Amino acid sequence: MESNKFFFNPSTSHGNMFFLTNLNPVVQGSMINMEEESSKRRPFFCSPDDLLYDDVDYYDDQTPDKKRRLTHEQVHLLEKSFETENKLEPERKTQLAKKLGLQPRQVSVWFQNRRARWKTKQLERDFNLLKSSYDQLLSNYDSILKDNHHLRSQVTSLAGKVQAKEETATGQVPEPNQLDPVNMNPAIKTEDRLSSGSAVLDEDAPHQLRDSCDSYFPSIVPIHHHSGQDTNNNNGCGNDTGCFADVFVQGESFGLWGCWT
DNA sequence: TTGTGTTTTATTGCCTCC
DNA sequence: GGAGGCAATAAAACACAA
Repeated sequence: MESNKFFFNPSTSHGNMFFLTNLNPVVQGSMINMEEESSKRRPFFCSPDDLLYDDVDYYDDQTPDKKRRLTHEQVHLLEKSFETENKLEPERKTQLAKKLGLQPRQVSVWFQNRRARWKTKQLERDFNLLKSSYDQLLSNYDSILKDNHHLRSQVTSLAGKVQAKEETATGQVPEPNQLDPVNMNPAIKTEDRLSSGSAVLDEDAPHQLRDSCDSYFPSIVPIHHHSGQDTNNNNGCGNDTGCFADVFVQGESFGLWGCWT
């Protein structure tokens, strides 16, 4: 960029910058002046007292063709003003500029840049929020997937037992597809297959079922206590699938709550 | 002291609104 | 069409490690 950027540029679309954007009337500094000036550099972080003491000197000694930072006092006031309203109406701009001893253009530029910084930060915050929500959903999804797998293997195992029981009862060798739990004997109702009221479930593998289910879904323990005729009993879950559904709904809801709170 | 990365101030060009 | 906002960018000022 050209060295005269602090002077009025007629080509600019914001033609309200008529003269030096910085106030200092001290005129062009030589290379020597610039070197002297660099030795006067104010540390970026210093106490407010230091600033109050040396701000004037700092500003008076700077050459006008150099970009210079606002004092902490100025920034503090601008920040306070930004807090109350992040947009700048013309009247407030003029007032602030007067109060701070800056060009109105400088004030509006500061607000512009401040809004940009705020937006960047906000995007960062939003990103982190979304990321943690995503992570939580992912972990919920994984655990549901595990549960699903576990329940499927239980169904397979229990179906095998039912099949064996039928075999011994009828003395028949089952068709090959009857061994497939998915294509089990259609004569057996779904409720009967899953019902814990079955003697097979209660006597042959009660421990296995109880243990495994307790560890995964403590909330559906009643499933093991109701009999076949309680299938529609409201004291239990109403029905077995209802119990499972509740658990899944719970799991999902938890994920969503965790997501947005 | 110097090289490098970050922050701040300022410009430019485009867009929208009145 | 002018004013003001925003995104992209330049460049000075500053921090900090080597």
